[in-house]
Amino acid sequence: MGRSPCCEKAHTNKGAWTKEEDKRLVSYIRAHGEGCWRALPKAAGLLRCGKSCRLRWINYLRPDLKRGNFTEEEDDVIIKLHQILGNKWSLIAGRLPGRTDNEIKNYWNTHIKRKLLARGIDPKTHRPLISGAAANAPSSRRPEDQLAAARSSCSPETRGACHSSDDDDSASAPRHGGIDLNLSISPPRESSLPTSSTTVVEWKLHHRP
DNA sequence: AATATGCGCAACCGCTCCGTG
DNA sequence: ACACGGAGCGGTTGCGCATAT
Repeated sequence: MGRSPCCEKAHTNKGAWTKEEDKRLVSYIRAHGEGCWRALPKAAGLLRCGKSCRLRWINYLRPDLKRGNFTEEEDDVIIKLHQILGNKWSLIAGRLPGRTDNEIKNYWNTHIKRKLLARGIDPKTHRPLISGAAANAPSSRRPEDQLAAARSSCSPETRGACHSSDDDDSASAPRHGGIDLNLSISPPRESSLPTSSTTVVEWKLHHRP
């Protein structure tokens, strides 16, 4: 029993999208706009499940996507937002125009996690790793490695992000270049969201468009 | 030059949320 | 008030490419 499948798996393609499929999806959405994803594949003549179409559009085909490497500034923003929001990738993405939740999630898992660990910061809690842990964990790497890692992520312009999250920098200047980091966020539901004891951030989440 | 290993990204899966009847 | 269906989200997987041996 259980839930009915979101689509007829027997008649749907899986795996990488072909150029032809991309073309069909894009031209359909251009003509009709985003709408009922469940019905879209059939209407667009695609042998895909609606979910798959939605994902492909949002993460890859949307015209307003930025693509390309993340800047130090964006790194910084992601780290700060993650400190406040946790793994709410879609909310974080909402603050970074042209970036998608999937992209940010991947970037976090592949780059930023490591970056924080190299700085001796626990990527989950954003607190300094306790000395013991810091001693064995990734940061037990040779000091010169740590230094290199830290340097690579701490350009003079972005030094703001290069100290422990316990420092109360977010309260003083919550702005990073063009990206407004002034998180006046009103919690979606009650106050279940973590308010860092050290970060004075009043937050208001603008719901996504 | 061939093979092994690691990394990054795109895509899938399953759960939760939310709107509607 | 409840049940149902669709959309959205976060976690995870798998493939292809790059680098190391």
